Parts: sequence; structure tokens; C-alpha cells
Amino acid sequence: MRSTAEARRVTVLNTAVSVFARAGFHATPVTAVAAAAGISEAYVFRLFSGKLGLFVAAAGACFDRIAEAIEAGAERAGGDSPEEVLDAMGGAYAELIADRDLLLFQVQAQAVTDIPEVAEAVRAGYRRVATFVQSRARASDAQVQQFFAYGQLCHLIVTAGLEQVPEPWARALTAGIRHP
Amino acid sequence: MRSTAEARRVTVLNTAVSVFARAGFHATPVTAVAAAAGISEAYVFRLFSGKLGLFVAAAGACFDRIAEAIEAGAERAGGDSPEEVLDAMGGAYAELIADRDLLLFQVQAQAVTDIPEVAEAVRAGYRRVATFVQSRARASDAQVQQFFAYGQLCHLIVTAGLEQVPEPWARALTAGIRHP
DNA sequence: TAAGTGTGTGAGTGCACACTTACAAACAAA
DNA sequence: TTTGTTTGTAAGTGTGCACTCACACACTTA
Repeated sequence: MRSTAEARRVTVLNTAVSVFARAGFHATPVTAVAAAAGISEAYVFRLFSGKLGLFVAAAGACFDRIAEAIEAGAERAGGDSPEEVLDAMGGAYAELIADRDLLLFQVQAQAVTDIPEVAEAVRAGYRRVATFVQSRARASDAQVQQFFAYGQLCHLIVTAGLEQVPEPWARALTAGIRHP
Repeated sequence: MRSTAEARRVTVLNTAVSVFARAGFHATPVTAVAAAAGISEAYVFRLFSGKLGLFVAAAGACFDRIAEAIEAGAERAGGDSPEEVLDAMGGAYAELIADRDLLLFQVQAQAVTDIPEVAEAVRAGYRRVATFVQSRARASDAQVQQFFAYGQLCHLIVTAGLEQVPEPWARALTAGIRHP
């Protein structure tokens, strides 16, 4: 079955986000992404400039999807107050990351920020999301900061599997977090 | 009977925390840890049960140091209110991670929680720290949650290098965070 | 139909790295 | 001195993986 290279890139990128999310950049062979996408490893290398190019492009796709979800969520806000808009954005984000792939990919990307290209991709992603949150919700710096702080807390909860821990300390950390 | 091997393990573990912090579990060869510790790779494998055993033990050492710092910080609190004690703990933590190694190691550990032994080590670390914070500060669940949410925000700030970004969105995220 | 262009792969190549083994030197009882 | 234990290493071994290259097939256009 044939398709255009551009269409292939899109499907490979979405596959790559899911596959890299599980074990991260260094532990994921390109063959794993290729197999999941249903094409040969060699063609992945033709479509992207090396494994790093693939990962950086996947990071772009990941943050694109997050930004779109938050932007769509803002449209569904019940009112115009910063609190209402932030709440709608938070809800949209919680819904988006229900399948964990986008969240885990972010964690994996943050872990390889010693590679400058990855660090820049992460900054670009947060730049897009944070500027939108700040301007659209007309929220204060403190509110924006809190929004992202609790977003990062979600990363810990999911990676450490704290939802499954019944002990009081874990219940405190997960209290009120909208569920995956 | 105290052997030299036990002393070696301690120095190797502290070295391992620093070395793994830079590039993470999968991207760090055991030879790098051995070289930094000044011993042969073969001896590292004799002291620890494989690379994974080394990493898990290093995670234990990492969280030990964090817990000790926070416990010591609590002793220096200006008063007995939850806010004052939490503030002292936060200050002690901020001071501890000034050199970034302990913070980055936590990020790396969170990224390889698909390995069950690592996930358990991370949970054990947060169990120790969170239960202490909750009981020692007599803080509410919401206060404990906020304490860790802003701690996780520090991870993002440092990994993405947001202190170096002069744009408004980055200033909002880093505002008031103690010198990372 | 022939040539050109874009899509796709099988079969390598070379190297990095986790882990092992065989061996050696220091030290301690016997 | 001999025997045993502990600390330490040099030199492998096997494997997995990033990346390449020669080649083939599909589709278009002259």
C-alpha cells in the first residue's frame, strides 16, 4: 500500500509518541517505532534525519496535540473569569492524557534535555502552551505557575503509580486530581 | 566486620547519582560510573547486582540524602506553624539541589519507572519524604500536595533551563522559586 | 515504451556496551 | 610457609542497535 511521504510522516510521528512514551529515547530502538508504524526501519531513517530527528519531531507533535486540546477546552469554559477558563483547560488536559502516552512522552523528553535539540523542543512546547494559558485565561503569573505546578504533579502521580497506593501520603498527593 | 567493600559501595553510589543524573539510566554506561569512581567496570559489577541493581541502590542513596536534608531543615524552622515548617523544609530542599545532581537523578528515575524495581524505589523515596513532611509539619493534605507540586515544577524549570529564558511565560513559571 | 521520480525494503556494517572469566596481589590466620 | 579470603583488574564474549546501500516496485509523463 502506497502513500505520500508527508502522510507517512504524520502517522509515524503519532506512533513514535506512543512508543517512545513507554521506554524513552535511549531504550527505544528505531525498529520498534518502525514495526509499530508498519514500515521498515530503513524507511524511517529516510523520512527523518536520524533517531534524534524523529524524537524531536515527535515532541513537536506531542505538544501540538496538547496545545490544541487546551485551546479547545478554553472554548468550552463556563464563563470568562480566569478561574473558570483555567478549570476548563485543566479538564481538557486531564481528558487528553487519559491514555498516558502524551504525559509519559513529556516525562521522557524532560529526561533527555541534556541533548540541546530536545531541550529546545521542550521549551518551544511549553512556550506555546504557557503563553496561550496566560493570555487566554487572563490569569496572573501566580495562577499560571500553579496551573503548571499541578500539571507536573500529575507526571509524578502517573509515573510512580500513586493512584494505586492506598497509603495516606499518596492519597494526599493525588487528592482532587482529575483522573486518568 | 567492616570491609573496604562496604566503603567502596558508598562512594560508588554517590558517584553513580551524579553520573546517572546527567544522561539517565540507559544512556549511561557502567564504565562511566566506574571511571568516575576510580575503579574498574568489573569491580562495579562485583559490588552491585548488575546495572539495574546499581541504579536502584543509587536511587536509595538519592532519596536518603533528600530526606535527611528536609529533616534537618525542619529542625531549623522559625516556628511551629505548618507554614513555617514547610517553608523551612522547602528552603532546605532548595539549598540541597543547588548542584542539580539530586534533582536530575529524580527526573531520570521517574523516566524509567517502566522498570518495576525503579518504580518501587521511587515510591519508597516519596513515601519516606511525604510521610515525614505530613507528620512533622502537621500540614493538611492540600498543603502537602502543594509542597510537592511546586517541587515537581522545579524539575521542569531546571530540565528545560527556564531560568535562562527571559520571556514573560517563563518568568511566570519561575517566579519566587528559590534559586534553582 | 522508455526514462524519470518518489516510495519502500533486505541485507548488511561497525561499534558500543552489559556482563563474565581467569587471574593476581594483599592480607590473615594455621 | 601454606592455605584461604578479600580486593581488584585485563581481556575477552555476545548481542543489540544506529545507520547505510544496493536494489525493486509503483506511478507519471514525453
